[in-house]
Amino acid sequence: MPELPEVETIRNELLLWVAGHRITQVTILDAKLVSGISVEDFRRRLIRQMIDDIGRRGKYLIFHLASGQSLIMHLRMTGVLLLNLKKADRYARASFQFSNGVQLVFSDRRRLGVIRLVKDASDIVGKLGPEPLSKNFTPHVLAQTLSKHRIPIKAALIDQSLIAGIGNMYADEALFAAKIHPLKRANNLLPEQIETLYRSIREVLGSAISSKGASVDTYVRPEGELGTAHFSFKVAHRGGKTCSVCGTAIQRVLVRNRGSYFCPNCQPG
DNA sequence: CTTGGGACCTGGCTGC
DNA sequence: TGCAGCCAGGTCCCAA
Repeated sequence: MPELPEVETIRNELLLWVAGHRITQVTILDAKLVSGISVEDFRRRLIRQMIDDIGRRGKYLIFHLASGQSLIMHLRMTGVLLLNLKKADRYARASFQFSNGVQLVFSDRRRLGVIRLVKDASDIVGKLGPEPLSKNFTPHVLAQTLSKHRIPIKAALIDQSLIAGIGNMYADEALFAAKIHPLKRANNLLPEQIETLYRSIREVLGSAISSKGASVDTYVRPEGELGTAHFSFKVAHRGGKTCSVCGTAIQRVLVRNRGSYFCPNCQPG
């Protein structure tokens, strides 16, 4: 599933292909992809627009257009952005052609992804919490945030309004690295646990970006290559396996209806 | 207000 | 082997 490291990787790699080029063709194969606007309006507003830059906020990918508008994509569970496909993609929902000949396909097996074209990106991303890798995100900010919520710490980590970009798998990885049980109440963490969790979040996300994301499920990079972050996972997607630190069987528990994997020995509850 | 649970969506897996 | 039904988890929406 694309979380912050995967979206950041996509951003970095797409930039080289589309920044500074114009959109010349837009094909929407699934009208549901562009919610709140007709396919015709969407196409008309987008064609001939120049891509100035690509940004990322949380799990949102933001194409900054020279007109000042923003084309915002969210890949949700199974969305992928693919460059210059040689053959038709069974799950293609939209296709963009650029003035330099590049073609970009939005492919999405489960059709949960969305694209929005807005004048002000903050309409969409304004309610997100801080970027966990930014300077704004400090141990103090994390402590302040967690102190206000009695929800399970796992639920707090994946709440995008509290911290942006962390999803199910990196939340599990950060909690394992910090040796914190996923069901521990957010406001009950000790100061040293918050400090450790802060470092764990930054380390887990940073190293996953270095590995170009985790190719579990459908995630591939725009040119079709895989990421390798999942090879270092300690608990995420490791149900039925044993903890690499202590040998205890990895356990699964439901937190907010999300499967959460943890080591009951390293992360005592 | 906070918190928790279901809907959306579909391919892949499980178990009968 | 066939197939019904469950599961995955991103965000939004609604109810307690």
